[in-house]
Amino acid sequence: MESRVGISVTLEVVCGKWKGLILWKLLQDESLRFNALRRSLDGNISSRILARELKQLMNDGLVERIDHQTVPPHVEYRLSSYGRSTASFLHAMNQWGIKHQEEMRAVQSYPGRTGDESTP
Amino acid sequence: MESRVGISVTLEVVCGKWKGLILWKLLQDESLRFNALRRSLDGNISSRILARELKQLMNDGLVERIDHQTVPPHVEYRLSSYGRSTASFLHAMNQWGIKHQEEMRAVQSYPGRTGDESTP
DNA sequence: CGGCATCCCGTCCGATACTG
DNA sequence: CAGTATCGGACGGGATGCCG
Repeated sequence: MESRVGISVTLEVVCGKWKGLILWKLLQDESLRFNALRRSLDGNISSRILARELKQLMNDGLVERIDHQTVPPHVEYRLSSYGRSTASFLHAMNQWGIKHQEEMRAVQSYPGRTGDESTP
Repeated sequence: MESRVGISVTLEVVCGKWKGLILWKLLQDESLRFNALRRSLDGNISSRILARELKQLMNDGLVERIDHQTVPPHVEYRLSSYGRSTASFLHAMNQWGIKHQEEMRAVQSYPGRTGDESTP
């Protein structure tokens, strides 16, 4: 029954351009409103995309939505206690990503690896 | 300049349905031939996709290709020493993925969360 | 403020067939 | 055995506009 590899499951949850980043921000900031989260994300995520990603994360039980039922609306998003467990691999991914950037820069400085991206 | 979050970089490398799995297999098996790797992957990855993923992983310096220059062809793929460093987060992702499966099963047994997947 | 509706495009992914 | 060529569908992601 262990045919399903954990990696695949995790990738289904955090894959894509934004989900990992959203979880990362919520790990740091504890609680964020929709547009605050939106602006805190690197460049420019459209509200449509952010809403969709948040829905999926909620569906996976990682993110909780607190609607204060006020006018104008005040909605907060935060990680569930279970969502916080993603820190276990997100930290590792972050560390590795930072190192990878440096590695790639170094490699490109010494063009002795494959030098192939110019071969169509 | 630290606007670039490590998570994003890592996701660019590992994201998608197969890349994480491929790295995972190569972490376990040390060296695999094309079709052996292909068959070892969960279900059914087409050779076209596998070839593309391997190219991208090679381009990122994670996978090395050893062509034995024989007829019939004998090509092996293995992780570079740098590629092995992905173990740092792949293990964490695997652990979490396995637990997540159980968690999701438990949640679905107690339909008190959102109970909306039946709404088309 | 916090979304949803629409349109649109590029990429991902799969099946099949074919080559050296 | 180790791929490439071609086709096509599905999905992710972005731009814009509107609504409660």
